[in-house]
Amino acid sequence: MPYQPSDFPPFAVTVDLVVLTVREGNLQVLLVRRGGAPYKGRLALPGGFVQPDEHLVDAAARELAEETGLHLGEVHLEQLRSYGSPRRDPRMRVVSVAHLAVAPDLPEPIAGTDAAGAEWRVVDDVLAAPRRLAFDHAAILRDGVERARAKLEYSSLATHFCQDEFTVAELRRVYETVWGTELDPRNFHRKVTGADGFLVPTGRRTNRDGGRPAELLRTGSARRLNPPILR
Amino acid sequence: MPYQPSDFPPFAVTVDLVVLTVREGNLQVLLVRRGGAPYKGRLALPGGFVQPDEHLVDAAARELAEETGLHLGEVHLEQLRSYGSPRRDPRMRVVSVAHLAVAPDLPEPIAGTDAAGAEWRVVDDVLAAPRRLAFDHAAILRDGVERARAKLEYSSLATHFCQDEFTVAELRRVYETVWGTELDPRNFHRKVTGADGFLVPTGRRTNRDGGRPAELLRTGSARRLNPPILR
DNA sequence: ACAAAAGTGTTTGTGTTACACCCATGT
DNA sequence: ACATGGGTGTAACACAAACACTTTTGT
Repeated sequence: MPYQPSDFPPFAVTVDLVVLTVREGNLQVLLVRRGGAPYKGRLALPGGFVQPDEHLVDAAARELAEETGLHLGEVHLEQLRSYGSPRRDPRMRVVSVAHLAVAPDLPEPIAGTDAAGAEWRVVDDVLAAPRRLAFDHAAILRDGVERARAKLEYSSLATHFCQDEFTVAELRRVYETVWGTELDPRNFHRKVTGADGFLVPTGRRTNRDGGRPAELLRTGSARRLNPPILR
Repeated sequence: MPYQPSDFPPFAVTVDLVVLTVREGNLQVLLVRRGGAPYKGRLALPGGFVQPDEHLVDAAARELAEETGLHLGEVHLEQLRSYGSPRRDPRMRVVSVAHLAVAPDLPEPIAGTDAAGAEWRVVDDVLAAPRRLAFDHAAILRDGVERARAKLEYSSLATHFCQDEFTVAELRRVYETVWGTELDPRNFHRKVTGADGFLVPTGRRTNRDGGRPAELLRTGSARRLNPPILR
């Protein structure tokens, strides 16, 4: 069945974003309030149409910048998966290529931007009332959170929740918050500092957490953790 | 920025399939010979347009059946990821939602079907000359193989390379072939038979591999292996 | 001196590896 | 009897969990 370039079923293609951060001791997700139909007034994941000459990930980065003021370099961004049920949008056939973004707890990332409608929400609260989200966005959010939780184990994703320089304790609180578990600070310290290429010491220290000053670290070059950090 | 249902950039949406099997001691992939431009005469992944009312996974299953005669129930099928570079197809803007399929070594799955152009190829040979594949299909194949290799560790994916009933040794040869490593038969036996819910004994035995008859097994209900089978 | 958090050492248990050994069949 | 592959037992080792203990700061 050869392609028929001039005669194919036309689809709209969008990107949707699951933007996660750790704020106030919670895993939070960035949501926007919808201004028009359908699902007017409901919360939704940020997103929008892919432009005719745009790479998918560029479209995701553009929407992220437009709706939140966050730029690549500040955030981790990866493709999550695509959602294309025939009636997921009542107006037309839309395939959405969802992306997962992970951002550090920035001072005030949203206030001064175009779409001041964006707000951080606690993930557990949102998922407890999934029908309040527009479209199939609750399912997308679930998948994004699941991906993030899984990737903490075997990748350096957790460091993208932290500022540029961070302590072992701050990194541990990321794991504890995202997983919803408590971790032994002493064993955690040994594991993450022992994982080759995961963390690089800056040589400097901070006492911002109180008590004995802790070493300040940066993300290392390792993208894959071996052995993994276990829940 | 509200949607404009009547005015959006139109995309073609396709599904492409990475269909893997273990045949003749090799990991093999199903490819079709392209009959028309572009890339006429080149090998490509099977695939085609998503129809206006079709779920993405249904489109993948339909193309799989059309081009190979394989039906759901015989194969494992899951979404891989989407590929949408602006110029990946020279004729128009296409977003392809790639899927990964895993099939057992069926007697003659292809001969009697519509598209008799489908052929099994050794994955390592294909990836050694990636330019011979049409479009960005070499990259999609690489991603599919990588996904399959990773999922053997922590899921029951390997059993889908086997017939309905199989022995521990046959399952081990799947692991060895897909990973390209040798595994200790005795430790492997203990690990897979010990993994809870992974394998269920049928009570019957077979001597088709020679030597002492081996227990015939079926896939269990566990989808997630704990602890994982390590390379 | 005391509280608080960072970081190290040690014990104990569990899982993996390597390999010796026995089992059940065909020839 | 012997070859072939199936399957079990076991010792050595690596790693993770639990937790006692020392270090370094602020108050």
